[in-house]
Amino acid sequence: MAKDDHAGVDVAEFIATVGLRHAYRLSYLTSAIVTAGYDAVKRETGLIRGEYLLLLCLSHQKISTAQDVARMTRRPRNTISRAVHRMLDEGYIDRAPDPSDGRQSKLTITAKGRAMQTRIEQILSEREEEVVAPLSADDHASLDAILQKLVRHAASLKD
Amino acid sequence: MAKDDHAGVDVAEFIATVGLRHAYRLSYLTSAIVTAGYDAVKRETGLIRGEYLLLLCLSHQKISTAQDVARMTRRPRNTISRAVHRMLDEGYIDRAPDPSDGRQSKLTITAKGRAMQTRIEQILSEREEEVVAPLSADDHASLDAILQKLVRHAASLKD
DNA sequence: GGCACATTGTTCCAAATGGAACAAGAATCT
DNA sequence: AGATTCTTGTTCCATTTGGAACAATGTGCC
Repeated sequence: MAKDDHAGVDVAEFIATVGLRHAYRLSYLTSAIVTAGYDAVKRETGLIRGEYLLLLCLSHQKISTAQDVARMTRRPRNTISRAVHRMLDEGYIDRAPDPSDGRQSKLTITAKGRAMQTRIEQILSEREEEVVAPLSADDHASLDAILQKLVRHAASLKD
Repeated sequence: MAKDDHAGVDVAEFIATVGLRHAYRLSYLTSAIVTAGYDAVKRETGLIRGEYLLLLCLSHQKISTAQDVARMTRRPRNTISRAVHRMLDEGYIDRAPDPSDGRQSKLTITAKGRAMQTRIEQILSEREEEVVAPLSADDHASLDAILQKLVRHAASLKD
C-alpha cells in the first residue's frame, strides 16, 4: 500500500538526520553502487575486488607498480600483491622487473586482461546507471565537479 | 619538488579518466573518509564497523529491529546479529522481545551506548571535515541535495 | 664509503566478512 | 483449520581482509 515495500524503516529519513555531513550518505551510496556491482562481477567473472581494481588501474595507466595501484585504490599492499599473482596466473597482466629500481616491477595489462576489464566496466556501469538515473544533467555536472575537487584533496592527505 | 609527495602516480588524474561516471570517485572518497574513520574508531574504542553502525542507527531511530538496522546500513543480517550480541554484552544497547511479533526484538540504545555513539560520531566527523574542507557552502548544499536524491532512489531499488 | 632510515613486495596469521542453511514465528491462501 | 510461503534472527563455514613482520633494495646524511 505504502510506496515503500519495506517493513518499518524509512531509510532515507534516517539518513537525512544522521549527525555527519556527507559521510553516511557517501557510504550508503558506495554500498548501493559499488558493493552491488562488486557482487555481480564476482558472480559473472570470478574476479574479486582487488583483482578487478588492479585491471582497472592498469587499463588506464599504461604502466604502474603494485604500490601505485595500492595508492590509486586505497587498498593495502598485500591485497594488491595477491591480486597481482592471481592475475599473472590468469594471463591478464604481465610483469617485468624495473631495471632502475630492483625493488619494484612494472605491471602491464595484456589483451586478454583488457577484454576482461571492458567486460567488468560494463557490469559496473549498468549498476551505476541504475542508481544515478534520477540525476539531471546539471546534477551530474555538479556532482562530477565536487567529487573531483574532493578526490584531488583527499589524495593529498597523508594516510 | 613536485606538489605531490608521492612517487609516480597522479591519483587524481587517473580517477578523472576512469570509464565510470561517479562510481570510482565515490568509492575512493568513501575509503578516504569512512574507512579511515573506521580505523580510527577501532583503534580508539575497539568497536568495529557493524557495531558502531548499530549504535549510530539506534541513536537516531528510537526503536528498531536488527533487520531494520541491516537495511539502513546495507549490511547482511548476520553481521548485525553479531554486533547486537556484542553490544548487549557491553551494555551499549537493550533488547526486548516484540510482543506483537515473536520473531523479532526491539532494540534500544542505553545511556552508556549513547555516550559511546557521541564519541564515535566525533571521531568520524573530524576525519570527514578534514576531507571536505575544500568545499564551499554552495558545494555543500549541492552535494547534500544530490546525495539525498540518490539515497532516496537507491533505497527504493531492490537488492 | 658506511650507517641509519625509507620503500617495495611478500608471507603469515588473526580477524572480519558474508553466503547458505536452519528453526521458529507470522502471513497468505483455499 | 492445514498447507505453503515469507520473514526474523541465528549459527556454521569458507573466503576475504588487512596489520605486522620480513628480506631486499634504494636513499640520505655524516
